[in-house]
Amino acid sequence: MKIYNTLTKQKEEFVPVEEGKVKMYVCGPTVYNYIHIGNARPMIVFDTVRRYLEYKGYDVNYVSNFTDVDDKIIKKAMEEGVSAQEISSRYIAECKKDMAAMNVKPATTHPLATQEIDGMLQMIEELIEKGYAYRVEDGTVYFRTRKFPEYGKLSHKNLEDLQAGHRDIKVTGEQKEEETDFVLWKPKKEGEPYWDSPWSQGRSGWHIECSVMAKKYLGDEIDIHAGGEDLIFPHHENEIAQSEAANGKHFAKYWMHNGFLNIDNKKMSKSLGNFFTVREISEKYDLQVLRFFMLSAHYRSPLNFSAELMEAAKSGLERIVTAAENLKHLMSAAQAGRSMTEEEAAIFAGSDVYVDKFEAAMDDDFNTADAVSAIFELVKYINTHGDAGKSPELLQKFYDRLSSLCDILGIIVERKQEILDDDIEALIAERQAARKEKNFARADEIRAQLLDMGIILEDTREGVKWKRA
RNA sequence: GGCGACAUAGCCAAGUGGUAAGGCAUGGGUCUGCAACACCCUGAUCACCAGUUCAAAUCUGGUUGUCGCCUCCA
Repeated sequence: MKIYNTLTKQKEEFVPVEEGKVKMYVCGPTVYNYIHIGNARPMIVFDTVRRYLEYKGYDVNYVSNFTDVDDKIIKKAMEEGVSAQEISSRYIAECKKDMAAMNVKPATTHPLATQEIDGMLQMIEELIEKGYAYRVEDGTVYFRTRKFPEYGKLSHKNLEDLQAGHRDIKVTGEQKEEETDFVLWKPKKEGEPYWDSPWSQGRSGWHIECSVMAKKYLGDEIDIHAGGEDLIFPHHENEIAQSEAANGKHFAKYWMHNGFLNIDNKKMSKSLGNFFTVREISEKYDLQVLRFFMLSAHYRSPLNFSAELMEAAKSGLERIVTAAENLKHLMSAAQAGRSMTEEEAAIFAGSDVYVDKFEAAMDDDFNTADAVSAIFELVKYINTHGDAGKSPELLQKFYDRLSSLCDILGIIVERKQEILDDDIEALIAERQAARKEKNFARADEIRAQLLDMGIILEDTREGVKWKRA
């Protein structure tokens, strides 16, 4: 299995630090509002990475934080006249709902920044002792980037370039030694939440929290560290500097970054009015569609979001779900108990090639687009070979195969079974009776009526199927 | 200004040396009372130019275009 490593800019064979185990850290959202669909991409992508690693037999320890104290949270709290904690806990709960609807598994641990202040104080102290950090007069503590020679190794920049870039945007009043030095601890402003520390009453910088949480829950050396590509610099670069300076070990073996999600070919932003929350999308689509859409491209490529593309994704997903549903339908009508014939065993073996293709695609840096195409090929194979004359055993095996591949991608193939209202069942029965009498006008009338109620009927040789629109 | 990415059919998207996967949409057909589902058929020489090679979408150089990071935004 190969993973593209941002650190080395190439695909590398995946070898975990500890055999059979994977320690994985994914930077989570700052919770000041409902998550947007841009937040959703890393959640979906790295959840899929996790699922595939688990499929391969690894024991995955997956840690993803919530940043629950930050300027934006504080601002929102002041606007509403409530505490920052109330804001963050509210949106953490909402975020978890969205994650569940996207079929993103809960992390092994979801640490909160505000619960890890002690660890941060400790790491900052250690960095100061080792000369990697310094306090200035106002109580701010900065990381001394010049002291860490490898600074820039992840983003492939050097200090000179960075300083050149910084020159135009110099902020007055800062007392840093270098433009590139970044905040580890900052003093509170009036009305802000704060914690006591040896340097000032205040709160931690953003970068230090991830270093501390990764260390606490996964250890000094982890396998995979992941997040959006915008986090490469400065966030992840700074994490490396902090962790490696403090721990004296390589922080993460593999750095994975997902590409950005754009809206109608433009960067998503509130000012452009092209900003979507996951919650808004869920009003129009099952979030399975959003998940399927995101997996249709390679995770490192930029991905464009639009209504047309969501419609196309919906149709494509429908094709897969329909195939699974047809199998279920055939099984219920098939002669029970009969096992596979030799011929059927050969037919089933003919679908092995799609599993191989799927795994080869996923082994190659989680190429979900290719993996999805393998699923579509399997669907076509099943649609061609899984017909009414086949044994329940073969149909079941087809179903299990399709279902398990989809499950790796987090796609649920089983349509939610809802109980039909008595009225609806009665209408379907009446329509069947009308059809028997060749009263097609009445039959079509009932079908139209059901459609108005959101029920789509399909007549098959094995009886009537229905689904919700 | 510094660093970097990308450019494949109407749309989305794999493929990184040996004559272009898959999906959506379109058109034609089979099946079905009709519809839906499904199946069959239907489409690109890979931005442009030059070069390396027996052979390039795939390597090198250039041109054009789009985008990202350098601003605690995933």
